[in-house]
Amino acid sequence: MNVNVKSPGSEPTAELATWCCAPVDTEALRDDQASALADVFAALADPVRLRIFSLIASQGEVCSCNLEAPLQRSQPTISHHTSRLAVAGLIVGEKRGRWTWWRPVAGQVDELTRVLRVTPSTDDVDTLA
Amino acid sequence: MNVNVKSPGSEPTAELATWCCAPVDTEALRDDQASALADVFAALADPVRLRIFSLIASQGEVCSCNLEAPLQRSQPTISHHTSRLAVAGLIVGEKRGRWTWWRPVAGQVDELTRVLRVTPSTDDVDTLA
DNA sequence: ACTTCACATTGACGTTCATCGATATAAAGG
DNA sequence: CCTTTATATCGATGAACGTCAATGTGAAGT
Repeated sequence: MNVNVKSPGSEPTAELATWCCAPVDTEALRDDQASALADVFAALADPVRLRIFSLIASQGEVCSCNLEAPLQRSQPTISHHTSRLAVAGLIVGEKRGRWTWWRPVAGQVDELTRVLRVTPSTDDVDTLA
Repeated sequence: MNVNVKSPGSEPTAELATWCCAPVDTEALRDDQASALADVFAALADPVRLRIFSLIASQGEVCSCNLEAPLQRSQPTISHHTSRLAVAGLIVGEKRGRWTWWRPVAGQVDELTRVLRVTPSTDDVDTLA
């Protein structure tokens, strides 16, 4: 039994996919939906967190110890950022021995892209600059 | 000639789509790419802005004057938020008479969803909780 | 048990941000 | 012109955030 160890950092605040909202171009967001979505976008609204997420997503699984060097941030700062990504439900951590391994949560990102969909309007010519 | 009036608010800072980066699960982001992307996500990381964007996207075109009531924010606050969305390249404004009409920029959102792509890993069972 | 190592938590500091009142700008209508 | 209307800008304020040094915690190794 490899796992089911409690995630380090904090637990995700909500399962966005299970209740949240039509695509933005279909129906206007309610306030509570917008707040929940904004929390997830806020987790991606930092260059360091974006790079952490991208490192985790591109490698499938990354140890916290391998994040300090490429990002040039202190250990507490890295820990803070991984925690925020975990709370947003974008990554999950698993503690194995002394190390914490992080993996992306594909479903949460899918939900974001689904909600973000915007159908191009028919007259998008001459809109440039 | 309906238009080509200069956008109100400020101009978008960059054409993300023309230069930015592979999907996050393909290749790790460089620092400059992460910063540019984080700026766009930051524009969506606020409930009021998300609702504004969703109203604009769902109706195709919205006047600033029709945003204050549903969002229950002051006129300067609405102006501030539409400006931030415009700088992020998510909406464009067109001034017609005394009114400013806002429309979504589909390409910018497409770019976000493209970059955000995360291929589900093969072993995502038992990951829940 | 003691030490070491990986990571989380705390506390502090400077910066950015959301918000609004007041004011400026600019277009219509008289 | 003068007033009205829609929106942008300015200035201020309180809250949230990114960062790191210091410290806490808990698992290995000896």
